[in-house]
Amino acid sequence: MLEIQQLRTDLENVTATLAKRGFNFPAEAFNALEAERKKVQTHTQELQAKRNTASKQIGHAKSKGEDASAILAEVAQLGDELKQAENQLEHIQAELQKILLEVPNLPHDSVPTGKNEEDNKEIRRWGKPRALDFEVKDHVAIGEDLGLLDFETAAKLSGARFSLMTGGLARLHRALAQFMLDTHTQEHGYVEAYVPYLVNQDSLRGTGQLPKFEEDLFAVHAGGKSNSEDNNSPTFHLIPTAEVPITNMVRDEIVALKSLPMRFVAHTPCFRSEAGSYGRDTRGLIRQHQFDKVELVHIVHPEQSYDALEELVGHAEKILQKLELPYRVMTLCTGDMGFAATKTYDIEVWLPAQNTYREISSCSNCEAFQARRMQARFRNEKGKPELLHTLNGSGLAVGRTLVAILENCQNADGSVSIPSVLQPYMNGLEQLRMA
RNA sequence: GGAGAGAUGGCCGAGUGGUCGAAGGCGCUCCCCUGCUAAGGGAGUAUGGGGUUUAUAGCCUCAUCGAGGGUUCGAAUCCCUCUCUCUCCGCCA
Repeated sequence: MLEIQQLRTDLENVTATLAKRGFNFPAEAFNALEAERKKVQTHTQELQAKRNTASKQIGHAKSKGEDASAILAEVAQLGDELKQAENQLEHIQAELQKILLEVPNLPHDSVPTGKNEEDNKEIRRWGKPRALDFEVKDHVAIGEDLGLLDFETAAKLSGARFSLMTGGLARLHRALAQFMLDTHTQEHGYVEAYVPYLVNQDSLRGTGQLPKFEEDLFAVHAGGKSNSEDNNSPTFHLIPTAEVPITNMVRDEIVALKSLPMRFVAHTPCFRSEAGSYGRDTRGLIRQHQFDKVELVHIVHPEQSYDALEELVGHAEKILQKLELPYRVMTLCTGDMGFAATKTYDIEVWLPAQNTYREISSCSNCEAFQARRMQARFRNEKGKPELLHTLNGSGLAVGRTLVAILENCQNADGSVSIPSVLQPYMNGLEQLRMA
């Protein structure tokens, strides 16, 4: 959420900046509502002040045993007018809030202006794609030929965009998550968190998934009843990323200055409906309704958030370096950034079968955008509450990392070499091979 | 699932219709005193919004005592619904 003051005082700039990311801010509607709000709010508060002083006089008079009927009669007339004004004000503020909640964050100055992913800017590459002198298989073929990856059975169990892994592949998947968690906790100073996978709507509003992106989520109701059947059962949503529960840890909190920066890492499944991506990445593990991710979250002093972003990307990159997987780092352009971000780096890993780099991590600074929605603050140097800055990034998407390993480490005979850093997690196993 | 008790400011805790945004204590900040330490004295110390303003200063004002509704001129206090916490029993991983 943007600061409403900024919209009031600097609307032209804000509108122009939002246009860079393809967002059309309804400036006229906003201005009209704002004018109305100011009028109605002032009026409401005047009436409230009048009522308050009169009520105090009544109390005062009664405590002295005096007659208060004159004031009483006078203030009784206020009731209807006040109620009407209050209702009107509430309505206007709800309208304003509705607009505000759907406005994306303002891109940082350093972000290249552009329309879509073609305008993203590569800032560095690491590693060289291995030259493979045999016919390269994609991860689906590799996994299925090994007899360890089974989409057909997954479809029977659940449907499209689910996967079933068994044996060494399932273990490799687990090994990856463990390895990432260990690296981030032991080498990068993160605090490990185990978090709920079902969250309430306040949490999703806090990080920005709601109200705008509800169709991307899976909703869950206790007892299987939807809200229309049973108004009393609260709606939960499956987390689309651990960013939601972790970041919301500080929702409605004022944390101490000395507790900053906070850094958390969590390994969770993530659930996404993938509405609107029909036909994209339908093959394989790239785009699933359920996937595992190791997520990194920083909660920091506003002055430190851009340094923190660089560190965060570095931590994610470190995983790929240890796995010896070639990648490149991209700065997303204004048109390709997510809703809450001011600046985002994507890490793209090399996938030989697709002969291209594919996103495996996305690291964003949200500045105070989420903190404002969450009322997540810290007590600053002057002792005053101030909004925190929040950052999040994948470190990394486990399923996609598995894809990268299968494809980059495949051998001519159909086996897959296990990266040496993972072997200790695999009981020393060096290769996945056909049984 | 059954029975009961709760939810108040950074923390503890008083407050059952009227100058209560909230006593008291602890903590914290500033000042004074004390040649160290300990102790003592004084002042201050919630958050969000709006108006005014060059101003995140000041001033005025509104809201907020778990959340949402209601009664009332007036609600932390009364009524209703919900959420959460705790205790006991049952069940369960």
